[in-house]
Amino acid sequence: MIHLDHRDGRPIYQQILDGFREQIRAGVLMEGDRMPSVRELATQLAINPNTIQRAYRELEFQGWIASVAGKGSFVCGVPQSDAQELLQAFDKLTTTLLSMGIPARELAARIEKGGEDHA
Amino acid sequence: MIHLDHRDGRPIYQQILDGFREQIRAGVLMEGDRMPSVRELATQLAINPNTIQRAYRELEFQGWIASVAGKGSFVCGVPQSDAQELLQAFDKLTTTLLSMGIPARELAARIEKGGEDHA
DNA sequence: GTAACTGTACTAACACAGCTAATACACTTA
DNA sequence: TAAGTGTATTAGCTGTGTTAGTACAGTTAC
Repeated sequence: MIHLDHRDGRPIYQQILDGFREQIRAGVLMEGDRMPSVRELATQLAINPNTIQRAYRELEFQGWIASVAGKGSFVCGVPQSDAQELLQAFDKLTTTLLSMGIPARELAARIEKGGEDHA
Repeated sequence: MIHLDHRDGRPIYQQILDGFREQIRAGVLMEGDRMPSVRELATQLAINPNTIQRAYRELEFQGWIASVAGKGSFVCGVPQSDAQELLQAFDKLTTTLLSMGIPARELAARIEKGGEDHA
């Protein structure tokens, strides 16, 4: 379920975009699942259908979903480029933290701590 | 030296903000160092002084620099809140990557790889 | 074939943020 | 006094985000 926060600085279509990306990454939405229709989600979130469509168009362009006129929009999965970008962000963040003097052991320890559910 | 990229989606004042934060984190700018004056940097970057001032005001509010009328702006260092926020971002990113099935060992290995200069 | 649902496209209009421009004032230093 | 600092204010332009309204084409079930 997508949740909008008007205090969030990000535009609405971006929040929708990020929300679905997170759900697909987490496996809440899986390959083949049907996305809510543009009009249905617009009504539910009390916003304009055009804003939903903009998010969907972007999701399709990036390879997260596939839209078929008359049928609906369907989840494709996590595009290859996404994992690559996240790992790149991880490296950059790691480099910054190390340059600030935070020991590599502490970062490694945090990975174990956060990954208890996935160990 | 701050570098602006007009293809970057971030507004100019944000790029300046981030640029100085990175320089202070990396130790390029150290506590007590003098920041370039509002007008000087504006001329150098060919933008309006107000835009620089906006970035400086924010930097001062967040505790990165201290400004004194008539004298200039001076580096304070990395605020405590910053390291905390970066570690929080690290945890969130780590959780996402683990949820996508990337093994903790691979992330740990990347830390070592990126931290060779700081080991 | 018709109705009801899908996605898609387009135009117009409004609000707000980012940025510029111009000006002014107060403080510090030589 | 002059030249350099930071700071404040107002006005205006521009682009982006969003809404509103309308329209068209494809799919599905009756």
